Amino acid sequence: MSDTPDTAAAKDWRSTVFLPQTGFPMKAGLAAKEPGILAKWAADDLYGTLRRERAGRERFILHDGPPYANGDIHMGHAMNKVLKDIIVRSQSLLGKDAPYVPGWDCHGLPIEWKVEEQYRAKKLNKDEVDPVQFRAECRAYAEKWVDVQRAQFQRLGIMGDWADPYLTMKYEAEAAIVAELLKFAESGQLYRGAKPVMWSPVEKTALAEAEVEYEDITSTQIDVAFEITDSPIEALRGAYAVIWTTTPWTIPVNQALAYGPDVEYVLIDFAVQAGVEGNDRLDTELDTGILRAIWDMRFLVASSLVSAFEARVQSYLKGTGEQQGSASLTAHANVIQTISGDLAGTVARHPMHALGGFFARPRPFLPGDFVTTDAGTGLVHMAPDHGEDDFDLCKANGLDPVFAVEGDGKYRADWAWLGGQGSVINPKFNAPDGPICTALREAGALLAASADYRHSYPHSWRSKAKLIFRATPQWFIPMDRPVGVPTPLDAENSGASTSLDMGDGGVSTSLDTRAKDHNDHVPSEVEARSATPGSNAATLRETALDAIERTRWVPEKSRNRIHAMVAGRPDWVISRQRAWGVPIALYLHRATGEYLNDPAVNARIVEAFKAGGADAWFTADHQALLGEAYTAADYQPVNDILDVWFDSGSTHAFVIEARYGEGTRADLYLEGSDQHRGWFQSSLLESCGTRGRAPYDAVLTHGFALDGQGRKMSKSLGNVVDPLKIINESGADILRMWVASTDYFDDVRIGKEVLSGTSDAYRKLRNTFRYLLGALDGFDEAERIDPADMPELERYVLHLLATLDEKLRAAVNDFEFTRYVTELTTFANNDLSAFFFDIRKDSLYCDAPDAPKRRAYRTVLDILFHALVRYAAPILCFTAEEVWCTRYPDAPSVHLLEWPEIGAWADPRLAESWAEIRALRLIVSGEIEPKRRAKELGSSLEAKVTIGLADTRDRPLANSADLAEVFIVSDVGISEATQHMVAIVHRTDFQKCGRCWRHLPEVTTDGDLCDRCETVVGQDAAGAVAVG
RNA sequence: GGGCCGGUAGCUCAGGUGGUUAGAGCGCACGCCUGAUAAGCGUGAGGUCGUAAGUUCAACUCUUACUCGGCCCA
Repeated sequence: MSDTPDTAAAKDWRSTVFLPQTGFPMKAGLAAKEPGILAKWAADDLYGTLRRERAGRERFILHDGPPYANGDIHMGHAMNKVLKDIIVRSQSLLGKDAPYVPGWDCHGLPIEWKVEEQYRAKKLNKDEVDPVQFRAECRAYAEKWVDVQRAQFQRLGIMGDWADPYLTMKYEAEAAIVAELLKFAESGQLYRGAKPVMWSPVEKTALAEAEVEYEDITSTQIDVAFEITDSPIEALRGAYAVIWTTTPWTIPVNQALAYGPDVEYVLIDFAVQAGVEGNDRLDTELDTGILRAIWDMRFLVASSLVSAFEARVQSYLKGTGEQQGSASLTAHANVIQTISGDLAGTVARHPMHALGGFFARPRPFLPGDFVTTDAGTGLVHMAPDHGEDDFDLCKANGLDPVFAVEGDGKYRADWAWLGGQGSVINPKFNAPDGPICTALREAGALLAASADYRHSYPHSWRSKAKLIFRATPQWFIPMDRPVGVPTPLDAENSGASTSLDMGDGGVSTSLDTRAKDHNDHVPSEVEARSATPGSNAATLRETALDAIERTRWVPEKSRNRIHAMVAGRPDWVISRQRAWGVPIALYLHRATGEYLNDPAVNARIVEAFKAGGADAWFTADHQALLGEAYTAADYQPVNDILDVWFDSGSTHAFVIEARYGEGTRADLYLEGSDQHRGWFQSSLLESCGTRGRAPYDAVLTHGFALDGQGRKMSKSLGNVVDPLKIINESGADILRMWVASTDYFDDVRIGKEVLSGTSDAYRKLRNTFRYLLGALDGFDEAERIDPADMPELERYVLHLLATLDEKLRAAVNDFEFTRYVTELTTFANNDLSAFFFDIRKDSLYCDAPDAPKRRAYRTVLDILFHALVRYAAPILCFTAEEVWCTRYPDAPSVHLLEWPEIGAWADPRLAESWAEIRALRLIVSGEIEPKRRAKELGSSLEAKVTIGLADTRDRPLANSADLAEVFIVSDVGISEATQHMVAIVHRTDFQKCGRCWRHLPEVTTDGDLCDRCETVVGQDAAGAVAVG
């Protein structure tokens, strides 16, 4: 042949070597490739197919917590959804029926606010718009963002029922939510009370805790004197109690003074000195200024706060003096006496008592545990309308809120002082020269005032406007009221109140089906009590705490967290004075103020909601809903709407129970750690209040995504990592791998360096698949060999695979994908790439296709391929599909497959002996290195190794394998009687086979063929290169 | 300010009940190979285990304080 080289050394045997062949590219190009894979899944209805194929299997329900339908997704969303998807896919891989129904939270203030913004832009007043019209616009707004986020989530590879997600604003959802509310009403777990809540005068609504953020502001701080009119302690009579506040606007609503039972108080007076200007000036001041307020007066303050108080007075006096051209007025506090004894029974009067009425009432001294001497005067003015401590203390002493400040932040028109004025959050209104301070000064009660107090203050997260505490009528779910959740036992007695017939797939309070799906459930002591109305019935708090104990928390520490929160939380405020939400559909009797509790009426309300959504309440024919038994004119429909946390807290009812049957609980809820106070809790309380137990069996919490330095992402820091950008640059699989490889039970970091590390790890794994695909090129079933007939090395690798398989199963059960990915990549890198593949390269390339060793190797490669592609699928959902389709272009999706079947391959004795061989291999490669540096060797195949055994017991080890093959050297000799096991490396004297490059004794001339290659090439008559 | 959680090599993570020179993968440096080739293999250098005290014969592991960061609350 013309192309046959003349000399042996130049002969090219390359074409007779069986090199890996595959079209699977090394470079992934995920960003471009993934959308195509998504399109194929959609076209094949992968999710629907999977549901049909898994129907009837053990079910695993991961119930999706609804993100808010507003704005593009951020890293927190991405991380959360990816984690969910990995879990759903891994459970599905285990063969379970693992449906995933994504959902959205659609009601609530942020959306309402956005729509209002559009109105404001058009100079429209929202209050003049028809509520139904307004709600329709909110609905459209939410729909738009549901569509946007749906596309973004899908792009992440999240598999689920995207065609039929749940939305809290769907009619069926709104009906179910109101039905849940009415269950609380019917079981007496609802009350209307007044309570100071966070109120936004700008948005004119109460806000949930989650809607509040804290910012530093500067407020006016004032010291105000309250004249003591009576006291069991004689010295106090005629003295002035001093209170300090940073909210001057609450003074017009003052009703009492609080003192600390353990605080020591003193009476002081001031020695006033005038400077150069002399006494005539002082006399002038006496009429109108601060001097009149302190001249010859005695003041009551906490002893430890005297000097701080004095400093404020001094400073104020100086400022006032300067204004009036008298710069050197000074006042020094003198302690007259320490007050011993309880201040109880002491009564003061309001500085504005001359206004009469409310202001003329006595202001009692009340003992408050919350009074500290950290700041102020040790005496706290109490406005039950505007503070939680104030409210509680006053309520306990028979002082009720007076509702003087209205929703817009103005005092009500009939208020004797400042009526119709405000707004109370306006700094000018509170300023030292504002109307409040001016009036107090004129009344001789203002001892100090300065607009310089920096502190953290609550603001609305939407409008960024300041909030106030304001007592308003609100609806509550009580935490500590003993209530019986209706059960089959007492259904006969109160049957009417327990049946809310929702029709097919609807929700019912009838609980007798619960045991069907969870017949392993043994009621706890608290559950039993919660099911038994009466004096020993459990409260919602008790039921919830009990449910927490019976739930699996992952990680375990999150049990503490939610337990502490539920144990300490106040009653649940469920009302909002807004428009976009599910109305609290109750009728208040105009005469009694009681809400109507008639199951028949409630059933009609639910029906109306099912037909027309929550809008039905705003357009309702109330007489028709009330029926013949009642007269509409006697009842006032409640116009408040429900807290959105109640909406999302009810999803278990309208998603899980509606789709999988009553009594079904979720196997898993999975959200960020902030949801201990959010969804985990609202769902728990809702379910415990209506069903007496948690809606979930297990809850997994993950941390937050922080930047590369571990700091919170924020626009101002400019360290926000955008998941959509990562997808478009690196691909969703990189993002998914990042999620899986972090310790997501804690906060995680993401940044340039982290992602580059993830990409490296990805590439390494991808190349393992590429090698498998290439090495398995043309693999035929006839080639398969029984493991029993395989060489030790192959059986050892199968053992390793079996071990890996167990570890991965355990990791899936513990939801620990960090471990999962680590095990998987370490196996691929250490055991396969650097060990097994490297050793068997020779056999794969150079053995005859029918050689038993090569067949055994390829059989194991095939087994590895099928296992690894499945293991990778939950994490690298796109790449696994690409790998799978490369080998089986016409096969259905890899995601329809189940967990690989692992044979009884575990062989600890074999593993032990191979662990020793690998240890020896490590020693050998260590010894080769210096020879390389010395240029004695290049390839390890040029090495000849002599092993010195320290112990004859190692002899079987040395004989059990072809060590030259395992070490990838030319020859291994054994010598005895050394102190330690050693390896001595020299350059081999053998010549190099021109085809397999091994140095072997039978090769006489460098470049000739060894016996094995001679045979193989001869067999392969079709080979391109003829033997010379 | 309060409650809870976390701080181990450049990065991501391991390190039962305290006990010899703190591990892995990746990255990095250097080298080998050139028939997995923008790949593969080997060797190596990197850590005062957030800081400081304390308990102990002995602490990354226990206690306290502090610090940094996070979530929640005020």
